[in-house]
Amino acid sequence: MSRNVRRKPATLTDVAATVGVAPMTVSRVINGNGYVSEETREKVLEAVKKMNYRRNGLARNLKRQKTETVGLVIGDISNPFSTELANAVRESLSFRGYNLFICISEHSAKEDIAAFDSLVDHNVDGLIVATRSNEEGDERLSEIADSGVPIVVVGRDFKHDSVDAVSADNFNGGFEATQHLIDLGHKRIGFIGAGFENRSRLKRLQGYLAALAKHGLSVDERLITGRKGTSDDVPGYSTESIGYEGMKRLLSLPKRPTAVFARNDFTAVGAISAVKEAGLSIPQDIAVVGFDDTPLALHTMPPLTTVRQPMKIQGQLAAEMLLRRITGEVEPEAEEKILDCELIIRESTVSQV
Amino acid sequence: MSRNVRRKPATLTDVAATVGVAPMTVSRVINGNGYVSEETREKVLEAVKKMNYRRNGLARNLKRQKTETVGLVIGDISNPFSTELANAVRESLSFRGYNLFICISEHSAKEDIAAFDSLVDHNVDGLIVATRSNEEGDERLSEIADSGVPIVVVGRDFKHDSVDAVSADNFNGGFEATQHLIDLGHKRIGFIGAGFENRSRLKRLQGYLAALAKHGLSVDERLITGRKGTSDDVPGYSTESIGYEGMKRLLSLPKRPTAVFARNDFTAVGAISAVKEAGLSIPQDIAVVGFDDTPLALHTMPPLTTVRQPMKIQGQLAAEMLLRRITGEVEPEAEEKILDCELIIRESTVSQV
DNA sequence: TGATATTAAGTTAACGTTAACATCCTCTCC
DNA sequence: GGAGAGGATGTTAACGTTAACTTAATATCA
Repeated sequence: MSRNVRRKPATLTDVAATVGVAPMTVSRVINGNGYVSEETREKVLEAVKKMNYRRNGLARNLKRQKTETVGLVIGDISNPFSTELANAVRESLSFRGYNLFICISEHSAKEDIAAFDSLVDHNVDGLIVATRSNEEGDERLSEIADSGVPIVVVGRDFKHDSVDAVSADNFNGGFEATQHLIDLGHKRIGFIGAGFENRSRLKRLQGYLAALAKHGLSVDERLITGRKGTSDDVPGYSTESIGYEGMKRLLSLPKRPTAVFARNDFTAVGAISAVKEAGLSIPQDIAVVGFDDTPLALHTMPPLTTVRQPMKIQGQLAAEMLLRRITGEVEPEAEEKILDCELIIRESTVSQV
Repeated sequence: MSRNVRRKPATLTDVAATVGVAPMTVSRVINGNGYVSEETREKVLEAVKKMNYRRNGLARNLKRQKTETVGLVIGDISNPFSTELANAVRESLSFRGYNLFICISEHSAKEDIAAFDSLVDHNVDGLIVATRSNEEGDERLSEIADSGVPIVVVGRDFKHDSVDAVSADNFNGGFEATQHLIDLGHKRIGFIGAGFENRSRLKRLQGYLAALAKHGLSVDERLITGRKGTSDDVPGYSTESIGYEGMKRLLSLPKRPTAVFARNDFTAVGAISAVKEAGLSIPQDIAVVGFDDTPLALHTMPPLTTVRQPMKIQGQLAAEMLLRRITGEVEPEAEEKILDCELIIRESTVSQV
């Protein structure tokens, strides 16, 4: 009907002027608090409808000094890890009346910072960060924490005296995965997804090394293989190619491993492809263990033995800890929660009877 | 060091007072515009650092009347469809300096509305909506569009004279998938994932029906099966169980189909499980086609023939169309773009030679 | 040498709300 | 019938910024 000119949206004051009342009266109608006569309320609501009035959240939140919104920053969104976390966080928050804004940062410091800033700029009441850590990003995060924004980090290194942390016990998960292979009699066990030089950062690799050590198995650095030449931090699905290449390299060794522990399920999937391509069978020739128990793990051939980390609980915990800080219920020292992982044994390590 | 009391954050005015200049001068330093002497700039920056000053985005955006932020509402976040879309949108936007806030709404009208409202409350400059449509949600979306917020919908019905739409050609995709099966000689072809009664809403089902019609094959309603008793709109992964149950139902028919077209890849995966469980082989006994070409499709046994829809392009287009509306470059009639799908033939329909 | 830029500030008035307080009117109830 | 309670408004002053304008000092040039 009416020409759709992009007119300026009506404000609360406009509505008030139209109805012939004070802005405050309109505000009371909109927010449903304070005394307003039925007659006035109706007139106001009518005008609101007619004028397509929508309240301006910026002004509102500016005045109220809170947004009831939490920001979540995740890296690779296509990783089931992230999506399960996001869902759990959202659910816990919505239960308490908080909204969730999610920002994606594809594993670059620049984008991390952009995401942090844009969320903080919108005055989110708190921040949950689940990206991989990097120096510049962490620096900005520290500043934000310093400025008083409540923060919880998930599955990620970060030290700050007012920032809580939640993570899975990646060390122990890696340990158990490796132990499982050792228990099956394997002596030459490879690790795919990161080079030996990353051992200080990567808990799963540390767990692997610890399990070998505990059982008196020597560490063969040639059996630990990541992507050569570059950083090992790449988005989820693309680690599949790392797994594939890594496995090829392991298979070409003079004495190849009889089992491999892959850094995550995607890597494991890539490794499986390489094994099949070489005409070898799983688990008879090579046993494979993954990590994360993504939906993929059920559908590989054979189904993948993997380590499940409790994403849902991590999300819930993160949300709860953050809300506690936001509402100021407690003002404790930074807290760190580490949650147990669970080994899920499937046919990529043990043939079905 | 200092007790970490949650003090009120410093404002621009606080900084100005500390340095002994006007607030405007501090603003100029922060935003890097206007003239400021090197000496003053340094003093201000020093104070900014010392006081942990962060600008208040609410106030800033309120004054500037824009946020350079776009909101994206998606349903099931664990669906690769959504995540690919989100990534493409984010990339296109960040290229133009816009931020992206993502809200998840798990397929409920209440959550749709909550997501729309929370984004609009934060005065996003525009909205991209990719949830399944529902009556109440659409009503609110109309109101928001009426109030002048630029909106683009993706892969979803919605009619409004200022709302653009992008989608894949689901009808044609469904048609080609079915045609492919017909070309292979199949005459009894099932559809899994929605009941016959949903045909008016579901383009993929319409394509299936059209292909049958074109080749003179009769429609057997018993071969079209969804989840019984409930709505067919469920989150991605859980359609796996629908596929499983649906296939079981089809297999128990007196005269079972020789091929099925599943509404999406998850449904197809469930169907495959049921076929295997029945001791039948794919594609010899039953051929299976999916839809979406999710990463899963490559890893099923056998790999899944499926229809790929160009998610990345849909995301890019949506972002571009929205930005055009936001910047007011054009104020056209609502535009609708429908993008071609591509049939990807794998071994779930054609045995490898 | 005056006229005109340029640089470096400061001042004012919003942006659209709402908390806090003030005002006035109408009932109750002892 | 006067005190007190409650209902229905209005007024004022922020929330923290910045656009637009003003002022004033210094530099530049014909």
